[in-house]
Amino acid sequence: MGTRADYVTRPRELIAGILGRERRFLSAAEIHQQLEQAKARVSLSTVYRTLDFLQSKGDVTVRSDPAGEAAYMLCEPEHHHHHAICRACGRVEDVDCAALEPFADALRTLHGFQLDGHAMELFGRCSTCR
Amino acid sequence: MGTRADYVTRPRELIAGILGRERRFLSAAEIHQQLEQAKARVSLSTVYRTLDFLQSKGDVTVRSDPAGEAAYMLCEPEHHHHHAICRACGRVEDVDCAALEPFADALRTLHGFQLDGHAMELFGRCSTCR
DNA sequence: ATATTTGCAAATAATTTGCACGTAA
DNA sequence: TTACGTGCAAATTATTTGCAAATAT
Repeated sequence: MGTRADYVTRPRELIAGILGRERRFLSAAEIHQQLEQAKARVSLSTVYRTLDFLQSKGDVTVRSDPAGEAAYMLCEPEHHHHHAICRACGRVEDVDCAALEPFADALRTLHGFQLDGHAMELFGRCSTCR
Repeated sequence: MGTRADYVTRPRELIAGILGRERRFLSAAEIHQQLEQAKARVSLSTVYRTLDFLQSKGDVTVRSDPAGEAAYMLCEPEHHHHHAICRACGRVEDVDCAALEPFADALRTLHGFQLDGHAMELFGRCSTCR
């Protein structure tokens, strides 16, 4: 009934391509630079708009890096999981979090806190950078 | 040897006071508004500078809220811990994370990922808002 | 007395928006 | 054809900075 959008355009393909190839968190500016290096003329605003678009589709996660910049990464949220981020290469791996149940129980018992959601980021070295 | 600063000033007392009373994440703007309501004339830049100062002393944690704004909270990092944030009142409670060891083992076994750090935020309802 | 902090106004840096033109459907 | 996407330049928003005046020590 409402509006159905979702055109497949050059900028969208290019940006999704970069994110898919890198598999790590990239800022809008970094993506824009990669586009320039590839001789693709895509404006920075389009990069932002495309990232918003991908995010609203659920294809992209955002987080703000230490410097306060937003960083984006491809990631389909089939089921709840977390990111293991390699300190050496930046690669991100998805990890599930079933092992956290006991933790939730302890929280309720010790603090009276009823857990209903969590966010976790894991840092370390991936198998290739070890 | 180097510079020894740390003057106790009105703005610093007021800002630490607000953070201590609220015990939840506040943006620089919110703190500034509270100061105005209390008829205290403290500039927004001083709020920012004071928050940086408290942060460098380790008395304050920062995180960026969903809208991308920075939010600050009192929190002495005696030992590693995490924040349980109440969805109803916003109060933050510190929680330790010893229960995560088994998780780290699983990570290494299943993914070959050598965990050396993590960040976690817990959401739910605190004992008073339950 | 003097080093540090503050206020103000101006400067930045990231992100967003309006609008005319281009393009996928 | 026409609804949707894009580029550009201008606007916003959060945060930072320079400098002279105020303040804690």
